[in-house]
Parts: sequence; structure tokens; C-alpha cells
Amino acid sequence: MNNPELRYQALLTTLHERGSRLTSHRLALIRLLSTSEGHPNAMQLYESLRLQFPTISLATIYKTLALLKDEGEVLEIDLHNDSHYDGNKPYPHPHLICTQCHKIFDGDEITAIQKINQEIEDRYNFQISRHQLVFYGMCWECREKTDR
Amino acid sequence: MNNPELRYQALLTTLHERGSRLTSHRLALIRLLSTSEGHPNAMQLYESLRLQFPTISLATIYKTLALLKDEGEVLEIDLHNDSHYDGNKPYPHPHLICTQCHKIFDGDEITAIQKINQEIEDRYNFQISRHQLVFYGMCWECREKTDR
DNA sequence: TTTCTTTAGAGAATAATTATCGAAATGAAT
DNA sequence: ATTCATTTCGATAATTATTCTCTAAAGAAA
Repeated sequence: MNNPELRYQALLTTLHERGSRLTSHRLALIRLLSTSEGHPNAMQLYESLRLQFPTISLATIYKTLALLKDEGEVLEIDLHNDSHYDGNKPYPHPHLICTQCHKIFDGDEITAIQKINQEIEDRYNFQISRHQLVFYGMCWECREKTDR
Repeated sequence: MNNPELRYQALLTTLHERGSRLTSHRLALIRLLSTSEGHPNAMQLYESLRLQFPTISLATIYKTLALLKDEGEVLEIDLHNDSHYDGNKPYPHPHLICTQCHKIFDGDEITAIQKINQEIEDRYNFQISRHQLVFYGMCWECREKTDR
């Protein structure tokens, strides 16, 4: 139950406290990040913002995303030469990607991750700091469509 | 307990049965893939092969890797704009990447993955076909060095 | 207001990867 | 065995996501 307005305020505050300038381009970007449900990539954000701000540049998108990422307010999902971004759940969590409809789903309710983390620490004596977990397959919607 | 010679023969056979030409460049590449313990990227393979074959091109590396990947004999590990390749364990398995020494470790003995898979199928009704799981952190060697 | 310092952002540059296309190799037909 | 037709190899050129650079603007200090 993510509240877009709260999220917007959080991102705003983070940039403000950091001493970063809150330009109209940046405000529009964090507005977009906090309200969009999906997991857009830089180009999608760019295309969307360009409607309202024809002079905005892709570099601005990337730079602001990097800023927010450094502050831990945005999660980068590193796919094959195509990073997508999550401004609503910035903590590392699994993603499910449908190979049929190409939607990206959050798998942030999976509890068995604890077990994996534990096993990795125990078996390999490896201290995990973060992870990137992507599962490819078919989502329930596409399964229904295909099955019948 | 991977036998490099067996692995080499397997890759060789795959390419042969596929009707692909077995040029000296390709033979050298699959030799390298089957004998190297690590997880090289295209540039590393290129630099290594160039010592013996000064005229080999990066595109040849990429093309042959794509071929082997299609045949399921090589696993691509997609890191941030830098794919690495595993010619010894071509099935999807977790990787542990040390943020200190940047080594890539295989986490192919982790049993809790079954639980995650099960949970994803149950909770999200999502049918997994493959995954890419990367855990970042500190390996046991670097932990020892750092701790004392 | 004027000067000084820092940051934003547009365009240029970079680097990993992929597409193109001439050349070489393979197999068929004579 | 030799020529022809077809495939595919692989070097160079092109592409594309991302990052760097440098000018201009914003804010701070005087």
C-alpha cells in the first residue's frame, strides 16, 4: 500500500536535505517516479517527461536517478543493457519478469529469501550486502491466456 | 568436479552436431571456456586468445558465445554492462560476487532455491523458466583479510 | 548589486554489443 | 578433380545505453 504522495515527499526531502537543486525537471522526474506503478527505464522516463518538458535531456534523467540511487531512494534493476528503476521500493527485492508480456512484477513478499541468505552465509562464509534476483517465466495472466 | 577435457569434448560435439564450422579460432575459444575456472567476459577471452591468434576479432568471440548460449552450453551472467560467461556450468545458478576482490563464485550448491521457486509459483502463480541470481558482499578470503 | 563557487543539464564521447558484407569454406554436380 | 552454388565465418562499421565534459545558471558572500 504505497502512497504516491508520501513517496513524492520522501524523494523531495531527500534531495532537499542533500542540498541538491530542485529544478522543474527534477521535480517532474521524482513526481513520475513516485506515482508510476511500473518499473520504467531511463528512455521511458525521458519520453514521458519530454511531453511536458521538450528541452529535457536524457543525461539529466540519468544524473538524477544516480543521485537518488546513491541516497538509497531508487533501486536500479540491471537487465540486459537496459536498466529499469523502482522509486517506490528502493530496497533490494526479487523481480519476476514475464517473458510473454514483458511486465516486471515485484516479488517483495517472498519469505524464503531469508533461508537463501542464511545458507549462503553458512555454506560459503559469504557476507551478503545486497542482491539482485530476477526470475523469468510466465505470469499468471499470460498463463491463463495461453492455457485455454 | 568438472573435467575440462570432457567439457571441451561436449562443446566440440555440440558445435559439430549443429553443423557449425570448427575453425581454429573457435576451437581455441571453446578450449579456453572449458579449461578456465573463472567467469571471463568477452574482452578477457579476446585478450587471452589474441596472444596466440593476433587476427581474431571480438565479434567472433561474441558470435561463438551466442551460438553456444543458444545451444545451452554456455551461461551468460549479465552484470552491469559487462556480461561474463560460464562454460562449465551452463545451467542457471546463483553467483556470489565479492565487492572487495571482484571475484565471482558459483553458488550452485544452495538448496534453498527450491523453496524460493516453490513460493513464487504458489504465491504469484508464476511459472519460472530460468533465473539470474546475484548476491553481492564479501567473500571469506576478504573477510579474513579485513577482520584482523 | 557584484563577485565567487557550485551544480545542472545539453551535447559530445565512450564502450559493450550487434549488424553488415566481402571472403572463405563446404558440398553438389558434372 | 573441378566448377558452381550456398552457407557461414569474421573483420569492420554501426548502434545504443550510459557517462563525461563544459557552459551557463543558481545561490552564497560581501
